[in-house]
Amino acid sequence: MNTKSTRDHIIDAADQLFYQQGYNHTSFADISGAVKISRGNFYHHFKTKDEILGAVINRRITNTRTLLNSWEDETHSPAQRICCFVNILITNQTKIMQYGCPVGTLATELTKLHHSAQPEAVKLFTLFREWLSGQFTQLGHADRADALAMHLLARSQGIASLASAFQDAAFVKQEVDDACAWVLSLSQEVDQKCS
Amino acid sequence: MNTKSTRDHIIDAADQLFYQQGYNHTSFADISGAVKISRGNFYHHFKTKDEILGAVINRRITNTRTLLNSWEDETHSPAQRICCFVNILITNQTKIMQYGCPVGTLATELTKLHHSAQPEAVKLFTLFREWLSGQFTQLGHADRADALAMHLLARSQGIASLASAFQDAAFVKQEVDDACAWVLSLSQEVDQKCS
DNA sequence: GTCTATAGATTGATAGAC
DNA sequence: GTCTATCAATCTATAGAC
Repeated sequence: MNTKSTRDHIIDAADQLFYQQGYNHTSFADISGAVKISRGNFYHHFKTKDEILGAVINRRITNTRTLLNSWEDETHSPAQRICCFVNILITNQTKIMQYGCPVGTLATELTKLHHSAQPEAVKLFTLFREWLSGQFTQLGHADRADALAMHLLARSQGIASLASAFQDAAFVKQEVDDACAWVLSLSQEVDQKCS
Repeated sequence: MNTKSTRDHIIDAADQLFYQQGYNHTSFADISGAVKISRGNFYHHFKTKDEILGAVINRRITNTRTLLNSWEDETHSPAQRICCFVNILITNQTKIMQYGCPVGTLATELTKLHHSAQPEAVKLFTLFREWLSGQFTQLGHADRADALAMHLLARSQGIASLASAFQDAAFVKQEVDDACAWVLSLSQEVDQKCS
């Protein structure tokens, strides 16, 4: 299946560059340079920069759905699944220390630019939010599942933010362990009530 | 004292615009337009955009030092002082929901741009980090004061990030209360050991 | 110190040949 | 589908008159 279309290559390159350099700072020349096509050809596939952004966000939404489903398939307990989420910070540590969280940094940038695609970018957050909320419900905290989801989402955002500012891998490890322990404590809380 | 120099006015305007629009997206025309001076006059005061950025960061560092000192003067217990820090999220809620945290968003942007002033921007984080670390030491947690400082810094960053993404004031209130309760629990932990 | 005028590069975007 | 050539706007930055 090495038949990726030029359009797909453009989205690939734009996805990476938007993450690494930011949306605003990435020019058509940057993207067409990375794909090794002319700027003219570029406009055959995407009329405006916003159009590429939309395609990139849609791709990220699809990829996120796939990721969440894979966690659903590979693990058995909700606590394990939530820890899968927290562990993205370890899995993607190198990139996160260089460029921050791809979801958070894009949303922040689009908010500042008053960009019309901001709500679309926030959908990526919502995907994680609703999924986490579902896991916390399964964990036995249906009454405050959404608040717990937002709390964990905020913690992971904070860890990513400081990780990229201070370039501190030990801090990430510490905070991830801390967050997983917190998830476990929420799980045991329910066990105690049942016993 | 209404004798603010043009230079000061430029730094004022740049400070606000860098926060609201981001550094990269703010042009000389934006700044000179806000100060109502010509672009030519502008260059009399600052030769390059990086020079303005340096001045803005220096001003923010000075302002942060003043803020931290005021907390030191106005409150009596370290737990109270730490809660002063957490409460910035309430005090500046409107702006944070619009533009995020001024410290975090600038550091993130400069990191992505590989900008030479990134370490200077991170100094703003370090100021809070060291101050918080000192407060946690006074609270009786000298052994892990820096880790606690980083933890709280990360939490506030995460809250600011999600606040601007979701525009959710109730979430900010909830998380701030949560964080203050956490600080209080750390304070009582020590009281119990002493009694 | 403030202004106008302008250079030189880069930007997003278009037209049209192959 | 891919290319070259080009436009109009905007950007950082400079020169020089007042």
